[in-house]
Amino acid sequence: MGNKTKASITDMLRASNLSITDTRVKILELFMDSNGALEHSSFEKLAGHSFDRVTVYRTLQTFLDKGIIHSIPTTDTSIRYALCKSDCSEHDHHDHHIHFKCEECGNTICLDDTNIPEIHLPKGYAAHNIDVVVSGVCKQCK
Amino acid sequence: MGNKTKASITDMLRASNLSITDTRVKILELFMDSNGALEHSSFEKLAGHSFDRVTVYRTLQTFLDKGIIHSIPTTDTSIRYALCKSDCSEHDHHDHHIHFKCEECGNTICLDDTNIPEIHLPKGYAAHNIDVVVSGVCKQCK
DNA sequence: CACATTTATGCAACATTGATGCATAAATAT
DNA sequence: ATATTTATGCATCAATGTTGCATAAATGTG
Repeated sequence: MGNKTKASITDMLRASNLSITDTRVKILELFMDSNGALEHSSFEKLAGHSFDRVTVYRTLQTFLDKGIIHSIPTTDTSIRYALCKSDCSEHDHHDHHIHFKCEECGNTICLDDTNIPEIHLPKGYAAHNIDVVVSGVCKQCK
Repeated sequence: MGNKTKASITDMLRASNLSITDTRVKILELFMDSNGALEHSSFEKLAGHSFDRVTVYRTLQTFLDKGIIHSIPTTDTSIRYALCKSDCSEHDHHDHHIHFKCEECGNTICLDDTNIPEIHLPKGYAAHNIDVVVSGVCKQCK
């Protein structure tokens, strides 16, 4: 998981001015243990019923606000979330990578080293953010 | 909207082997009258309560299956739908355009003439579909 | 055109997902 | 160790999506 280890979880939280609570630590651990994006329902499955549904919603929202995680668009109901790279902060995201959703295993991962290509918009349109989601078959399922 | 006029709605349905019903005609009209993507709740607002919520769900699913509409991923809960171009069919989609979501007016539109650029995936990944959603400010809101 | 058959619709009921207010519990600051 | 701030859990509610089944509408056939 790059330079983010469990040992540094408390540092991450402190860096974002968030108090260290069991829920937050556990949710960050789940992110780090999974090698893909998680949707809301994953947390209840993975962590059992160790914390309340509402707490999960609020924790994810807090992490989003602080730039610790980012959301990934889907065509189904659920929103997926993944950890941001270490150089993201509250008002400064650099998640210029694409997302890959495997049609076999259902997993969604961040392809951190695949850059988003330049997109030539028609005259009059200003782009602030570009989301790219590629679906297909991943390395493992091939 | 292109070459799809209201007069051809029944032709579209017949071409997809769908029976002509009030609901289907009305929903297709709503798609043609709007110059953007519609989400589920739009239909109840636009059409009043002329048909049941369940019917809308099932109709949209049918249109998706038949390749009449396509879905557009979002990071909020709602899924948006837009008409496919005329050269799409049940097993053969050609929607290689990008989507633009305006942060001002909230509207999502298909930029039919903006091609999706080549994306260079890491070794071992096979792409079947690429979704690009650009958010920013549209021509009208600028 | 009338009738049989197929298909779509509407209703009821339910499941899932997400949001809010408030009292309590836990974490931080002093 | 205690006061203050913040997060959590519970109850409740709202919105969204699903399923089964009876009825209604559309199509196919004589």
